[in-house]
Amino acid sequence: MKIRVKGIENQGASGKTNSNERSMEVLQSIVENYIKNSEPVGSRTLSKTIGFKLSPATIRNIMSDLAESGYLIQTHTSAGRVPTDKAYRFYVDSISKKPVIPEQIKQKLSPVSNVQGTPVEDILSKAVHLLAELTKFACVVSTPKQSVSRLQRIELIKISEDRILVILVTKAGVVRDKIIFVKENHSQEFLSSVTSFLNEEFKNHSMQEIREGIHQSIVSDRHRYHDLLAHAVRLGKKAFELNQPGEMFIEGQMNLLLDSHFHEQSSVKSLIDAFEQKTAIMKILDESMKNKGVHIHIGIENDYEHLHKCSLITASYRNKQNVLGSIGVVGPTSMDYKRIISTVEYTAKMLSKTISEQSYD
Amino acid sequence: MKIRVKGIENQGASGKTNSNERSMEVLQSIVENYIKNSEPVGSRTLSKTIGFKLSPATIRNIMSDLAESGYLIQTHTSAGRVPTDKAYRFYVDSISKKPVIPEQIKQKLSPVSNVQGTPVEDILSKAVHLLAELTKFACVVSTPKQSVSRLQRIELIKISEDRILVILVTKAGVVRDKIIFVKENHSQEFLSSVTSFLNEEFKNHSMQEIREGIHQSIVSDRHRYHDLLAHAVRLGKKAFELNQPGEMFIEGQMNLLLDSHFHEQSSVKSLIDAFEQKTAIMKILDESMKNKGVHIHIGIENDYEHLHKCSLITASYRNKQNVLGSIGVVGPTSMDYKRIISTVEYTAKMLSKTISEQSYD
DNA sequence: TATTAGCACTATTCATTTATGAGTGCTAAT
DNA sequence: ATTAGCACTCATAAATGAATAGTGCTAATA
Repeated sequence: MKIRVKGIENQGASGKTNSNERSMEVLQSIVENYIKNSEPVGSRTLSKTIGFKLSPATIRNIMSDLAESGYLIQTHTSAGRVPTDKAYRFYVDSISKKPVIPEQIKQKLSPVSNVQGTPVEDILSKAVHLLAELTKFACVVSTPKQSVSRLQRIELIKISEDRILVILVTKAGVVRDKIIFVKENHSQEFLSSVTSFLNEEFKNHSMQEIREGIHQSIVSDRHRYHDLLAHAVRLGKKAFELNQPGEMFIEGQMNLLLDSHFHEQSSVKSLIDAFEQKTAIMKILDESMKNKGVHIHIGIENDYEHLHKCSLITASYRNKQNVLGSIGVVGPTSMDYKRIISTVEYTAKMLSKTISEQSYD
Repeated sequence: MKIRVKGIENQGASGKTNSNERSMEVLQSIVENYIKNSEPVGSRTLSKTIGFKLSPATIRNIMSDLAESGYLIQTHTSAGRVPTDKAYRFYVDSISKKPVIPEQIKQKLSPVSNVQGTPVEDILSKAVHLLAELTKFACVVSTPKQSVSRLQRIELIKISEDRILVILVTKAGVVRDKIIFVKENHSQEFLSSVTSFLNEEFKNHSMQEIREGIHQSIVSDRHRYHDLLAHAVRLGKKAFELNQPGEMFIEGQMNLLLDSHFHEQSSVKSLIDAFEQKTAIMKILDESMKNKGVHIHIGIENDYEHLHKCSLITASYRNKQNVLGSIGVVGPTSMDYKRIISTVEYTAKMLSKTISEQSYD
């Protein structure tokens, strides 16, 4: 059996690294071709579309090597070859980091920035909607993380004898409301004092800090407070209790079902589950907040099995102070990475810009 | 050509109305059979499943008549028959108005009522989610109409020099927030006075009334007000300006795409459009608020063409004072009407109960 | 030594044919 | 008025065969 030099993986066996470089280019061509036509690509077709001149036979040899190295698979003996997730990973890593944003996309996304005085949720919703329209895939965006966002203002409103409406406004411009139940029948005047106290005490602190701070107060200093403060702290504790598990807007799920890739495979069920449960996708969005830039999860790289047939492209958005959340696209592994990556990147950028302008500082 | 007595439509031609009644029962059987198996039903099959004894030949005659009257159609010459929308309408009108709610459904929906202090939006979202899970179709719910809901409280919060956060709490328990932009740099104390004024003036009035009232004030009495009130009215006008076009939560769209009926027809695109645009469905939900009980729109009965292949089952929900919105199911015309109708009815009932308990009175 | 041309081989896909079967409509018998 | 019987229709499924796109290997070539 003849041992052929594998391109890409172990280069340098031959004098010229030429062979290696050529393999890479062939692989890129295959991936791009498959992305474009969604059909197994054969040696003959490739020899025409490829930039430099190579005969089908030579390409066959290269493809054979690439297949052996796990970059390509054949659906059956006499079919063309299809890129594996490994090939997509290679492809994604090899493409330029300076994407060009088509003017058309810029134009489409401009509504995101025209939103004077709109609630952040609406901005997110608008952005994810446009992203879905542009990419024709399913898109998700996580709402600003409550724990890191900083308090702009808290308001306590008496609703009935035993119910108080709590309104939290964060620096990011998110308004959260919830109702808390109390035993005592506080007057609205009393609530106003408590409100003032809480605002003075905790403005500009993160929710996380506030929760901890209040807990501390209760544990250690309870006896020191006079009646007002004791109540204030107790109400505050209730008010700041974490209840929102972190939301997520989904848009364009239907796009996926129309996509030929998912239509044929019976992986539709899986995907629906993935979107129903939300937790897996949420986790990926959260993860994406930790580092700057665009994050790419290709098929099998995803921990969650139901997402093994998908790729996720995510990017975080932020205001001036903090990273707030992430926005992303869920599509087939054979998506047009160049286009999707740049679109997600640009959308996240626009989102950050818009929200920063809206932030209350 | 022999003229046969048409059942249902023109009875009485024969001495016995027996024939008529039998036609009805046959039609019912056909509809139920088709709902159950989603397959054209033939005379042979029917003669087995039907309660009383009739030979296939007789049934064929009856079916032939029903087809002529527009209750049944054949996909092709040698196929069984399929109910038309007219048949579904007949079927729906003939079924009992006192549906039995299966214990299982009651149990599934019980979480809707376990929601102490949850925002109304979350309750709606929970309800529509459960409804989708139960029915396995797409479900929608409209958020409480702003115009009819009554003011519980308004709050103005200074956010920055030129931005004021307006929070509207309605009797139904809906909290709406929006940011308004102002030229003058009002102090928070000033805003508090305005807040008090607006609350005293407009508490318990519907948004519609308030908007009209404020407009009146501005047009006719502007000169009478001293500075405070002039400002108050101007701010109030901005605060109460209608901006929310009426929202709608959608859940379980994917269910429709999995449904065999939609999968085969290429009407998927239509449906997606219908959900994207929202307006058509919203209109039906709005319509449904005008009358009590369950509303049923079968296929062609819908004005909107994209919904011609669907049936919608809707019911309004309310609190003690007002009808607030509607909840409904969008499914194939061949849905199990008995089950879906009772499920929607029960869900709306639970929703009303829960929201009434939450309302601030 | 790397590349290419040529050829045998393989599997899919598509169109055509050929049963099979469910279902109808009509007529005549009950 | 109902039913049995029969000829007929059409969709669906299985079977066949030709066409096609593709591979792998070997031998020729630059």
